[in-house]
Amino acid sequence: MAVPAAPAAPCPPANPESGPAAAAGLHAALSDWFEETARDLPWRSSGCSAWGVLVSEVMLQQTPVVRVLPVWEEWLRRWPAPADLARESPGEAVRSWGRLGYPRRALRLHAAAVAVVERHAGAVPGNYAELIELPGVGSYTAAAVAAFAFGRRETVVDTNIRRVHARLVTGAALPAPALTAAEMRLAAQLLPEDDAGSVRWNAAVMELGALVCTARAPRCGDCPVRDACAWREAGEPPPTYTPKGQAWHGTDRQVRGAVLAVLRLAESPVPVELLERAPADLGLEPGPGPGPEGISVPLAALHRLDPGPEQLARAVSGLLADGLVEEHAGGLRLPA
DNA sequence: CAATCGTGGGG
DNA sequence: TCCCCAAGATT
Repeated sequence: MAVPAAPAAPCPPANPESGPAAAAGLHAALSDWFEETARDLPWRSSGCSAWGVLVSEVMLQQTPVVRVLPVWEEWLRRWPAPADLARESPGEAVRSWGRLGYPRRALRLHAAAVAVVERHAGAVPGNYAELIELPGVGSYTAAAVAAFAFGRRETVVDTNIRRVHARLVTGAALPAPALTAAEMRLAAQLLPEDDAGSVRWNAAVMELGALVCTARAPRCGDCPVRDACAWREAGEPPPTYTPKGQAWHGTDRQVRGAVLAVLRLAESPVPVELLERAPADLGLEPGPGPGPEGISVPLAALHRLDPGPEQLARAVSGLLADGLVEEHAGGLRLPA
């Protein structure tokens, strides 16, 4: 299907399959599908706090649901409210972030908790304008929290929604590499008028993208709106571009990750010498040595990477600059 | 605006 | 095995 023309637009061809009526059909179809198919995720439960929703949204940035679940449970058990996390050191947030990846998110979530305490008396704000002022909260997360935690009518656009719209409405296999203004307009046009309906629609389209209209092998046979799908109607044309993959092996990122893995487990500052090729005579391998115990495994992993001194220095200085690591007592540790 | 920033599971 | 990519944000 296509979309109702914007009033001022230079007169796109009128499409009988488009318009509010068609949109209403999609709303109903996806709403039904969502009700019977949606996953039972803890941050969707009615009892979940806005804080719980915020934490989930940040953790879910570029990280799959299954990996987030256990960490989210642990965070909410330990820190049921923003003030609880705000009392902790930033390093504790980074440590308990575990291996979710992109650990700066942990730092920002901690900073967001502090900001919520300072600026909002400890209560997560409910409107987009205030949410987006929080560290680590961008346009997607602000809209998602306002919608899912506060029932507001927001134009939520994440990678799932972008892909569903690209196929269902635009007829393309994949959305453009970067979010465009046209996509935002489209998403706004498709949004149901009422608050409750809009929230359900946002969640349903997202869920459809996650479970059915997936990037790799879409399960079109299970799709509740396949008969309205422009991509299917067009014969499922292939993507017009190939996404460029991110390099990993041998990169600074890999070294940063390995260094941070060591520091997460360390109970005392780790001398930089230990991060460099550790001679066995430093006493780390077999027994307890002069250094902190319990970090031998991630340390071995780091050594296996064998970053050059310059790369290690680059990685460490990056971590220092980001505030993920600090110097203390002649070594490195997570920020206290 | 393009580059940067982790991690692990599935195709 | 290798490659793709998952509820993005920031500079």
